[in-house]
Amino acid sequence: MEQVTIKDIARILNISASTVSRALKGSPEISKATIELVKETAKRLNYQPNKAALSLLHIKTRTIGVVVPNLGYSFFSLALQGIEEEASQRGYTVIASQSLESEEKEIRNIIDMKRIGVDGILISLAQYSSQLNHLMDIQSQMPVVLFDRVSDTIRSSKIYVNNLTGAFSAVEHLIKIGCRRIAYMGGPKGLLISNRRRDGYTMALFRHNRKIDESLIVHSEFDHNYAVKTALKLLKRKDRPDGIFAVSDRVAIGAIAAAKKLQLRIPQDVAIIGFNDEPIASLISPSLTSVKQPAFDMGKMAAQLLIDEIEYVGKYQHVSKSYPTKLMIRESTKKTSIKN
Amino acid sequence: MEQVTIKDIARILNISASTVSRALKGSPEISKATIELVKETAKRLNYQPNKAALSLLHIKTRTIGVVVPNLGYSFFSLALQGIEEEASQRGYTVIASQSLESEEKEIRNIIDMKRIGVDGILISLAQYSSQLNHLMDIQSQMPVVLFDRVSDTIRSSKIYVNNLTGAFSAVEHLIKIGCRRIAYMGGPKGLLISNRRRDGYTMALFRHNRKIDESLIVHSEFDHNYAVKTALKLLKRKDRPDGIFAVSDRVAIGAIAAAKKLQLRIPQDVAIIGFNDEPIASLISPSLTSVKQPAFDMGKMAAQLLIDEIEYVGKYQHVSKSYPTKLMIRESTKKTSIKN
DNA sequence: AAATTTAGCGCAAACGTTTGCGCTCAGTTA
DNA sequence: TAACTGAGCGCAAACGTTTGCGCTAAATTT
Repeated sequence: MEQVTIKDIARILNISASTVSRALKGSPEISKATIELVKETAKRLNYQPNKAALSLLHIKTRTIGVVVPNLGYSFFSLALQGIEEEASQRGYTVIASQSLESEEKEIRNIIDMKRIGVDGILISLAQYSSQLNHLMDIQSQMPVVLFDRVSDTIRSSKIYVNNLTGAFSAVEHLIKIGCRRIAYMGGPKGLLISNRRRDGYTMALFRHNRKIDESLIVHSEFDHNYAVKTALKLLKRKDRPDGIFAVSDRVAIGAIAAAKKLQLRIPQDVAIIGFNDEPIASLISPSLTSVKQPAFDMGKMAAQLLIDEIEYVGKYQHVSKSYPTKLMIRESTKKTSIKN
Repeated sequence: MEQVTIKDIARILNISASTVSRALKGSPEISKATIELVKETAKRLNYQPNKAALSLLHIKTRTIGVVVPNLGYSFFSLALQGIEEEASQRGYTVIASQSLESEEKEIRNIIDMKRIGVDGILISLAQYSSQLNHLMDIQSQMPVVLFDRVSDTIRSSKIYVNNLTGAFSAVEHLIKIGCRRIAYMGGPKGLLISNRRRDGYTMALFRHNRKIDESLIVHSEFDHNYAVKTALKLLKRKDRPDGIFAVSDRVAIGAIAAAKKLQLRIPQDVAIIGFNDEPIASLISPSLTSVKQPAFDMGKMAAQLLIDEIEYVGKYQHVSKSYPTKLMIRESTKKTSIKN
């Protein structure tokens, strides 16, 4: 029931607590015999060092905190697995929390992590995180690494996906399969990744000498019904698009539902591409072409950078690393007339 | 950079640390004026109590640990949100971790939580957790509540869904819409929830005077391709089933894919029901009828029980609570001839 | 005015661990 | 034999906080 302490071991063996402490670490100052004895007794009593006491001494807890918008999104769930792999290999414990896209909860989570005593924090920002004071604040106390949902105003190591080229290749793919009017269904205005992907969209059209039709750039929420409604509006127009690049798979799936409702054939009448390559993308019908992000690798690398920074002595040099995306081509863009 | 401590405040105000401590709690022993002054200064300096120090004094950390198989499963993700709501309302912090179905990782997670200093643990067991010594062990040190993936050999409060009646109602629904040969696609052999659902399946057939055809009870893995293969085998038989009840939505979606491949119409040729009501269920086409579990409520209640037990003085009486499921009827079982 | 109360605060110990320093005693050297 | 060395261990302080007890001075009672 009660914790076994170093003092207990000391009392039993009739030696001092300091000797026990040193013996457990195999200090050369202690005789082999004592070391043996202490270690044996410790194991027998199932001694576990008290992390609170260690923490009081400013000793690292070998724990890192992770804050993401939603652990249910497969991207974050996968990234977390990457983080855990790296952390585990280097002897660190990971604790995760989700902000559910709320800045307030994000702040609370960070404070909690700090009080629990993590050595550093890995964070992907909530959708509407604007005041980044809490981040600056925590940064003065421990290393922080941003990933995926990063921010330009924060100086730290960053891991993110190359949204621009990812979007570019998606739109280019639509062009190659013969789409002539391509729409972009973005996320909420102001969301960084959404804007970056819009830039990629614009750039692809520009590079292929298409002119930009602003009316084909629309904003949606991530909510399914909202996405369906937005897509319906788009597809009901007389000059409806024959290709849609959506900011996320959820939105793309909304577009698919809208197209079906209007009896449009996918991809013959309208081709659709999503982003994230959620597992659902390959399961729905038609299966959804999507831009895949190396979530696991990104998580692993983010954890690597964070732990490096934690363990680094002296001035650490921040690192920014962007990852390439991969276009997963599926039925929603496979026009049979095109051999691809 | 450095933590602001009570001593800092004491030094600045030229009073003792004990006075600061008491003032912060609004103790009646301290004058109003001093209390004001201290609280003001604390706020100004952004004082945060050091959790490690509190922890050393055997004071509760107001933190609870959650261990689930996979945070990416929508059930656990939702349950976590319920847990967080309850915890937040009662002033608790939640830290989550996933076992990824590995007993070893589950044990590691529990040890980590203990050392971080949680007041109690909420756990849903990994798929193949067999040796439950680690659970008994931790139970001697702090309250533990099991949820969803519970175990009979552990004595603790438990929250779970009524798998048997959930399966029963699903199969009964298939019978009502006119299915004559109903198959059960289970999960890996030995998985408790899978077996419970099989019992519900059997019971429904029995109750409606159908005889049990053992060859219609098959086992699958949760992996999509595996599920498709298993379903194909089932549906290619000359006496193929006209109804399938699957242990999970993932497996059910595999069955849908298989049916489509064989050009079978859903639900006319074969009706399909899944379990869990993942978000994907309503998004695919045909949308999938599924047994919904009240994940959020279950999480909330589990947290409630755990916190009750943490805060209870004296002997706590364990509580077991099972939740009813709800059948979400969608296209995959909507035969047009049946008005339901 | 003397005695008693009480409001308001400080002292010090305790929680579990680490670590610099000092101590003891055996063995070695001169 | 006396002085020295070093192996092996203990003492005590420190980390931040709480809390029982004690202290001082002012306010109240006789």
